[in-house]
This record gives sequence, structure tokens and C-alpha cells, in this order.
Amino acid sequence: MKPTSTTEFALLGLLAMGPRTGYDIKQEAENVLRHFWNESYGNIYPILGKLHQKGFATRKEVKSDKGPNRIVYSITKTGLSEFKDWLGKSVERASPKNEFLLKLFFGQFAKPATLNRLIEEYRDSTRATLMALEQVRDHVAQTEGDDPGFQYWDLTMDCGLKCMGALADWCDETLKRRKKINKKR
Amino acid sequence: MKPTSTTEFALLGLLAMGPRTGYDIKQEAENVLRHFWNESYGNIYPILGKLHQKGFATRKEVKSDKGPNRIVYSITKTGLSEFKDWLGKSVERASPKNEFLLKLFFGQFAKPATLNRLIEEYRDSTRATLMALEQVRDHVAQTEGDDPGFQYWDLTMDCGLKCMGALADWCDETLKRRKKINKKR
DNA sequence: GATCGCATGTAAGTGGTTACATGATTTA
DNA sequence: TAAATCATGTAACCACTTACATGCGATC
Repeated sequence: MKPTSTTEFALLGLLAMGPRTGYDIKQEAENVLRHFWNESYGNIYPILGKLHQKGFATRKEVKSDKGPNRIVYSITKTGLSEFKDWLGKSVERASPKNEFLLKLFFGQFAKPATLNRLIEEYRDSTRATLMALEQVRDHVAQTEGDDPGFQYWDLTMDCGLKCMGALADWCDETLKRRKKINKKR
Repeated sequence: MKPTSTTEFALLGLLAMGPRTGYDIKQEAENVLRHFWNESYGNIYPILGKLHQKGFATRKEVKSDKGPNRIVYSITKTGLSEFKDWLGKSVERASPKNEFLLKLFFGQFAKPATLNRLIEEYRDSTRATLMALEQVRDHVAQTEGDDPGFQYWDLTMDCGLKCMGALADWCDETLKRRKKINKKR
């Protein structure tokens, strides 16, 4: 009966912020949420159906000005209380599958130049994500700075920024060190 | 015919370091690798079978001094060349599902004290992982410091340490800031 | 003789993605 | 009229975990 997967709670959380359609949720997930959670339509729609079946959300078909009818889901009392229960529960550390670190680990089988390229690419993509996150942050501050949730969204993005920054810096330092060693030989 | 999932390449990489059994691989994954990759027996054994079928590894049954026979897999020439190909390919940034950040994002629905507890727990578990990783690092340096792969293993662990350190620091700062604001009111 | 560590494997289930199917409305 | 955007949904597939089944040898 209870929600089980974290994604069910994620959607429940979004519904707690106000009624939404599956489409809305997907759009939202492309912005702020994308940096630490993401979902496909093929997962969102079935989960919304489940939440409705379990009595955690109500379903209402609404006519749209453009395109087909929208199906708006709203969180119920029991849904909200389940969500708040989950929110207070300790987070288990998940196994962080990191393909970059995996390749780094096997570095002895790559040419030094190839490994440097991989590190550079990782640094670049990390910095790109960093900058994208900064932009989202500024945008959210301007458009939704008054929302009661804003300080927490900002906190989330701040954490992501710090972590990404450290990662990018590590790449730079490592590249510098590797080039120095190379010159010595 | 080619390996598809990253885990197939991960196992291929371990076999590139020398012949191993599925059991060995699981044990190894509990130590260094665990911090950025992990696999269950239920995945390892079928994948080893696949690698054998595809001609990327050979299979040899060997009598064990204790317990049942061991099945030792060794990488083949084609296996090694496939692995090296993969190693040089650019890494795609994966969607990083982070339950802690997700809960932080929904902080408006939690009591401030509850959120502080979650942040404290996350900091503690981060620091615990950090210390475990430091220990593994020292241990590997002492026991396998002469291995040609050592410098890359060390690099991998260094990256993890930097990132974890930044995360833990962010938690501390954030908790401090939150407590200051609370006193002002 | 119970239990622990060694060792391999399978079956069922979970959680998710991708690709596809459908169709309305707006814009170029 | 073609393409983009809005909008919902399903079927097939993928990667992986959990639980279970088996059984040897050493130790308590």
C-alpha cells in the first residue's frame, strides 16, 4: 500500500508543492531537479497512476487551451502524511556508480595522453554543469525568490555547486601534476 | 557481440589485471572499487558467462584447497582490445540520483530540526566513508605500492576523497549558518 | 554436528529507459 | 502543409538486486 520507490516519493513531493500533470512534472524535472534526479515519461505516468490507486493523489481531467486534455493530480491528506514520514527517515548511502572513476582506476591500460583527455573532458563537463546550475540558481532566485520553498532549493543547488567545484578543481590539479611529471622524464 | 553494459567492461578490466574467479571479483569490489562501483553475485556470474561466450575471456576449472572448485576466468586478446577501446571513449555524464539532495529540495515540508538531523547524518556518513577510503588508501599503498596500477588506484581514491571532503565541509557550514539564523529569531 | 567461509549459480522481482502509438493545436 | 509543442500512455527491454539452492571443507 505504501509507496516504495524513491521516485514515488519524489513525485509525491512535487504534488505537495501544488497540483500538477505528468507533463508538468517532466518539464520541472528538466530544470532544477535534473541535477540530482530525473525521470522519463514512461516512469512518471505509471507512478502517477499508482499514487492515485493507493489514494495518495486525486485525478482530474481538465480541458487544455492547446493540445489534448490535461490530467491534473493533487496530493491527498494521506499522501502528504506518507510523504512527510518518508522525508524524516534517514537516507541510506547509495552505491555511486561513476564511470569516470572506473576508467581512472584502470588508467594503467590507457595511454597517458588518452587519460589526460578523459580528465579534461570530465573537468569540462563538470564545469559546464556547474555553470548551468549557477544560471538556474540565478533564474530561480529572480522568478521564485519569494516561494517558501526557495531557501531549500537554493540550499540544494549550493551543495551541488560546492561538490562540482571541488571535482573540477581536482581535475585541474591532477592534470597539472601529470604534466609536470611528464616534463621531468 | 560487443560488450554493452559498463559492468561488462568493469569485469573485463579486472580480468585485464590478471585471472580471477567471480568470487575474487566480488571480494575485490568490497575494497577499493566499492566506493564508485559495486556488483552482486547475481550479476557477476552471468556476466562472466557472457564474456566467455563472446570470446572475451577463457574459463578454467581449478581444484580449490578448501571448498568447491574455482572457475578462473582469463582475458583474451580480443577481450583486452575491446576493453582498451572502451577505455578511450568519452564518458557520458549520468543522471546522479541523490536521495539526500532530493530531501533537501523538499525541506519546506520538514521540521527544521528534522532537516538538521538529516544534514548531520549525511555529514557523518560522508566523513565515515572518507575515513574508510583513507584507510584503504594507506593499506593499498603499503601492500601494493609497487603495482603498475597503483598510481591510478591512488588517483581514483584521491578524487573521491576531495569530493567527499567538500561535501562534508558543506554540511558543516550549512549547519552553522542554519543555527545562527535560528538564534537571531 | 552446527556453523562459518569458500564457491557457483538460478529465478523472481524491481526500477527504470527507449521506442512507439496517438492525437490535438499552434506556428512557420 | 509540415513541423513543433502539448499531452498521455503502453510494450518491450535492460541492468541490476534479492533470495534461494547447492555443496565442500574447516573450525568450534
